[in-house]
Amino acid sequence: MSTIGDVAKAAGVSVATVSRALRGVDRVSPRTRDRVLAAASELHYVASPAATSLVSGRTRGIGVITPYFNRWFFATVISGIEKTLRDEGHHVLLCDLEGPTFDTRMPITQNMLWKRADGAIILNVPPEPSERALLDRLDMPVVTVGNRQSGWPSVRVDDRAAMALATGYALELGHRAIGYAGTVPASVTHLQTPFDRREAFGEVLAQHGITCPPAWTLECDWTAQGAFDHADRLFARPDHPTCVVAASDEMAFGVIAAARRHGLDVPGDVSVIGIDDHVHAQILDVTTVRQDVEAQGRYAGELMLRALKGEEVSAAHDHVLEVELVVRGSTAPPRTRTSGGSSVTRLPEHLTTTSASSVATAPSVGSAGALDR
Amino acid sequence: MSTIGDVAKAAGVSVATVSRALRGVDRVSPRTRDRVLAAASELHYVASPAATSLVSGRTRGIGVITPYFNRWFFATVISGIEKTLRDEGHHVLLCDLEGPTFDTRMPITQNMLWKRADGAIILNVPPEPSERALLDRLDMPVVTVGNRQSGWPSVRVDDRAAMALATGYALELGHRAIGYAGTVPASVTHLQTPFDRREAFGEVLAQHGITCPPAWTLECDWTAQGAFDHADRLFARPDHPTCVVAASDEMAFGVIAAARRHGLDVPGDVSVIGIDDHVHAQILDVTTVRQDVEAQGRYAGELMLRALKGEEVSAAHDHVLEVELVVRGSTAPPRTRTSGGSSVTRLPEHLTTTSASSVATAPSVGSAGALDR
DNA sequence: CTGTTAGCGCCTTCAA
DNA sequence: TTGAAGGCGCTAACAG
Repeated sequence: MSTIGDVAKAAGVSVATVSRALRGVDRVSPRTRDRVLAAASELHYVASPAATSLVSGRTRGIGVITPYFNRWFFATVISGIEKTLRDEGHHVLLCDLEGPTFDTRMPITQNMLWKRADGAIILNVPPEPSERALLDRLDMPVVTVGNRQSGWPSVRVDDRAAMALATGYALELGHRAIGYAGTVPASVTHLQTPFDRREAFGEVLAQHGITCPPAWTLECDWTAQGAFDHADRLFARPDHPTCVVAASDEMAFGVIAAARRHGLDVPGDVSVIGIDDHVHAQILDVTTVRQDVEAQGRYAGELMLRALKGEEVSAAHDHVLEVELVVRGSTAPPRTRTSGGSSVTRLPEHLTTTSASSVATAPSVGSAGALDR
Repeated sequence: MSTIGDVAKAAGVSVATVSRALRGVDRVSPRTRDRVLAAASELHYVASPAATSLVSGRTRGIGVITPYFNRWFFATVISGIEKTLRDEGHHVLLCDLEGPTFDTRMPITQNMLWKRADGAIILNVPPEPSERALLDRLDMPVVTVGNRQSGWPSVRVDDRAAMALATGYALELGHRAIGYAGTVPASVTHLQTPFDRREAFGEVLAQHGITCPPAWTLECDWTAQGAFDHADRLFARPDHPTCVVAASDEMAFGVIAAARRHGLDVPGDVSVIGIDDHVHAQILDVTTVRQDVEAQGRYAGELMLRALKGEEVSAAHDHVLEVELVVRGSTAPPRTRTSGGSSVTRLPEHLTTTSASSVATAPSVGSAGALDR
């Protein structure tokens, strides 16, 4: 492949002129510029990024640091980032932090960013102190998506508000026996969203004098399969909630599948609500709290581009996208009366002591709706 | 950030010695080596990839060219690639070809590969002639995933065999009125899989003297939502198949959802079978043909690594992974008799003229099982 | 074993 | 408007 020298020779000018003509900066006479352009395209010339980067100090690459990219949310954010950056001639360097298990992650390392990226976009993972120090030392623009990190601009939804919306809707429907899917093992300290959502869930319930017992709280890996496995055990119990709030749609899918596998009707016997508006949530008819995931990626890309152009993108910048409740067929009010009257689920103890007596006395039926699969 | 010169100064040696010590090549006295290592880590030194690349000609980056990043199959392949490359210190350069619509794609451009990548892995998209010429001109190792391209080694499953397995199973169950989801608009010429699968489907049917009428052939964008929309129209017809073979699990999800939305029981009234073993196929209880998607990515990554090491990875190399039928709850034999006898679907004309009379006389019921949602 | 030096391909002064 | 030359950070001969 040809170098700038080849083009210079072919066009009969110096390399400096080629450089100037090709980048369109400085003044170059139209005639020589055309000659250069012709020679360059003739030779399929493209400037070596390595050489350009060596002298300019910029790489036109943006490191995108993600805990997983094999999952819908992250792949969608990254897709939004990539399209935005591509339009400006930048590209994405994938930095997948995924470790051997859900509980572990790889550290952000210097050699995946140093002189290789002009900036970094961090998805949903609060950096550890050493990583924080590294990023500061690297002195490149950083944008976070999904979490607010002090010192950096961010793009996100309000996880607590989203969960409050979901939980609020469950209460509004009249549910008082509410389970939760989406806590994570204590070892997972690198993800903020699971904590925020769980906390908001607990708070909203508490405001109504309700608590969700541990047996109804499903700890899982935030996959549909993981949620299914845990929900499977939940629905095998003699008592189960009339509604399960899942911290993500994918987990909601798993919970719904488990309920049906146990002969429960959704939403007749159990309502399920998720968060995200996953690409499959509509056809699976899952009530959810919608967030525009790709837009978060696009917006993060734009912020990065602006920072790269030298524009001041303040750390105070905190773009919080709206979320919206989308009611679909996976939720309904709890049954106020059992159809047969025989198989009334025993009310869990914690519910009998709350103030929400008006509805808490209407537990679900454990075995109706067995036809629905 | 520090350069090799800073380290040399700090260790009291020349830059050449630093370079040698750090890379562990050539002979360096243990004592000076330790001094260099200490100085380097003290200064957080990491060699500039640009400078290294400029002189060595290698970037340690591999371009991964994909028609979509945002879909399960591709994200999973890429995940496998990335993990494999990362272990050897290489990284992935994302080249997402996705254009504004399903029908269009961006071309593979020279400036996303030239001097930026040491090799390219192409996912499921046969390059156009000009792209082919570019890749040849770039003279870098290329591995294809999902399709066989002459001149390059490949990793894939046999799409035709996979579809034959799915279709064969439908026939084995006794279905003769079989629909298909997964043809693509004529403008989509850059994806091979849709064609291979459709062709194999038609051939297997033909071997049994059956054809699938156009009205039962759903052309869509290979998303669950797209399949849902088309299947929605299919199930609104007075006649509909007793089984739908979908060219991907995601489309199968959409078909199943549409069937249920029309009050049809799956598999009672309609069987649905997919291909892929998508991460949600198990909980959604979808019969499918399993392929190990991440393994294809891993294997492609290994091939690339071997080629990069100078090993001869012949273009004749064609690694075809096994596929496997996974029978789940979305399929069953067709009903041989209507329960009520009232709402018999009119037999589509093409079926009355085939030789498959023994089963073709047992069409599905259009309105039973309305309880299943 | 270690230091010196010449590029890798490009951009950027500084002169002309 | 154009050319010559220095240098970005590093590696690879070649000396010593």
